[in-house]
Amino acid sequence: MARTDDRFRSAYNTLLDICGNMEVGEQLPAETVLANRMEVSRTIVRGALQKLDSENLVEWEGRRKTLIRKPEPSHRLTLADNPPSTEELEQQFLDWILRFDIPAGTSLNVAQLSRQFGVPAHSLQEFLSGLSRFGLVERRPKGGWILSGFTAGFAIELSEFRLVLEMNAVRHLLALPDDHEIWSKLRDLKQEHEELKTDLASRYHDFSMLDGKFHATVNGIVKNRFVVEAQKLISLIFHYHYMWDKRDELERNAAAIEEHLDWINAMLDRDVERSEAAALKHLRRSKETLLNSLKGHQLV
Amino acid sequence: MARTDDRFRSAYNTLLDICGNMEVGEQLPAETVLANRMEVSRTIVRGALQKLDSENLVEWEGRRKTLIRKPEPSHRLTLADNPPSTEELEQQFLDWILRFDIPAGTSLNVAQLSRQFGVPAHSLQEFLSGLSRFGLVERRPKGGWILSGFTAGFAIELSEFRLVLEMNAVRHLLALPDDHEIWSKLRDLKQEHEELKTDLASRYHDFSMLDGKFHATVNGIVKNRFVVEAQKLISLIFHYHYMWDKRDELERNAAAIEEHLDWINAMLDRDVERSEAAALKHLRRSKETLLNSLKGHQLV
DNA sequence: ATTTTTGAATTTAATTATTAAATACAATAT
DNA sequence: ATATTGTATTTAATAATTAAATTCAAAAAT
Repeated sequence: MARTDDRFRSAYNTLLDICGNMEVGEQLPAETVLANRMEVSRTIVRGALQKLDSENLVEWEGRRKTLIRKPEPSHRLTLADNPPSTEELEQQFLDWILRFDIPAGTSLNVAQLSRQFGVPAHSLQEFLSGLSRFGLVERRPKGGWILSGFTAGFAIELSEFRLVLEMNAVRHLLALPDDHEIWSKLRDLKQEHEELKTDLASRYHDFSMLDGKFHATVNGIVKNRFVVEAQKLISLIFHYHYMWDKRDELERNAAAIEEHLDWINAMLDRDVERSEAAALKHLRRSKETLLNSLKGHQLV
Repeated sequence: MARTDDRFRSAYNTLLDICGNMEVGEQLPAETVLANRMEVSRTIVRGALQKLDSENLVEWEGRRKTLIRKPEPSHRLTLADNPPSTEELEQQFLDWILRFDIPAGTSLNVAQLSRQFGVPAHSLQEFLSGLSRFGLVERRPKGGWILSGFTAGFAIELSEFRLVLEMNAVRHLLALPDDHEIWSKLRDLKQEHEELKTDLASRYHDFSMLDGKFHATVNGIVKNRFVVEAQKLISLIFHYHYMWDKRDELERNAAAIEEHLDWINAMLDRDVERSEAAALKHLRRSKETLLNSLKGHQLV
């Protein structure tokens, strides 16, 4: 089979449901009506009707589609569970790179990875092609792909890019009016940081999540598809890095919480200079942490 | 044929060249040596040797590969001209969108476009997948692609992203030491702008090129793969826009030259505040121009 | 007569199958 | 002992195939 008939199978099942809600002897609506309701092409509707006819559930002739008997559970077709989405693939891929310390320069085997991740090879192909825009992977002249990213250079440039975008977000944020929802959000975040700080010893693992939430809130101010897209990659990599680098986690997180609090307080005070300085300090240290982690993992 | 044998054909031709530089009766080097020299696998080398043998140019038996006679031009294999690169595809695609005023929401036909652009369908697929990262195209749930970009929203967000990146470049530029090559480059650019200004009436078409050069010079200061990648898209779109929007071209370019000159002079004076103001002014007007052009083309 | 619906054909796109090319490994010659 | 070749296996690019969408004309219903 060249292409899966998942679409047909799920449409057939919904059609069974529609029949289930009708009385025997009733007429099914027109093909176009069914197609619209099921969000599927008429080709599929006709295919499903044909099957209903041959299963003696419906008598189909021209525009007469009479329900002969009610469908039973046994009539349903089984569906193959759909392959993971691009986001899931992205996560799996980064997870794999970090979990096994895949070094830069490793050549990627599309066939093997597609088996490993449970996706069709061409999906992975497209995914890699997308990543190549960010320089994380590269196409080799002879064909195939190599993992070129996750070097120190990559981390430095990613961090600097992050710095540019986030400083811009800070400037935008401080220009917002007093009645904007951001201020209450920031106050909530301040509270959460302080709570985590008091029992950090037992809950220090929770910082990764809070860190993500804080940066997302600040960056969320900038409504720009390019910025949003870039931040997706940035947060993905920084988040995964947090997940995998367990050295000095308590100390690192304690320091980061202080930096966040300084930054939040400065913003709540509407102090531009102090906010920028605090942001700069945190982002620069964050970069150093990422770099050190890469060194520790021999990914340099 | 599943896969083209372009690689084999070009390798065979290079092998003919190698034979041409040898004397009749001489021995060809080992397969591995040839493979390395031709940057190709041994499989191809062996295939080519087999063909040379069956053409009675070389007598091949085991590790004896004796040149029997010199190859002639007629022995060469014809090469299919290789498909356009990703960059060329990118240009063609944008060209097509702007030339025919393709409106946002148009569904893109991969099969037809791949014929039109002379690339394999899966190359185009990958290309679109890459563009989808920038939100210029989107994948439809039913399959296929739609052109979602080139709306006013896209132009606004692209311009604002450009502003963030370019202002950052300006700040970096002004921090460079006096002996950096950027200063002489800027002086050259100033000269070029002034020359173009004096006979603008006859040469105003040349501004598009100079504009590209100027922005590339400023942005070139930031050595960051993410910034570089983003700027590729930005300059592509702004450049194409210049090419296609011919309304008030002379006036627009005259104004832009003045803005550039103010900006260049401020930078040459190492005046941070004046440089940022000049940059901001130019970039904001540039955004308005792009927006107006889109309105004129009914792409909103 | 006009609109709606269907039948059939065409076009498009997702996936498999096939082939070219690369790689790995054992066998042989130097 | 080393270099080179012969053969088998693996991988990736492309063609072929099939599911599904779309189009258009004919038929039925209003």
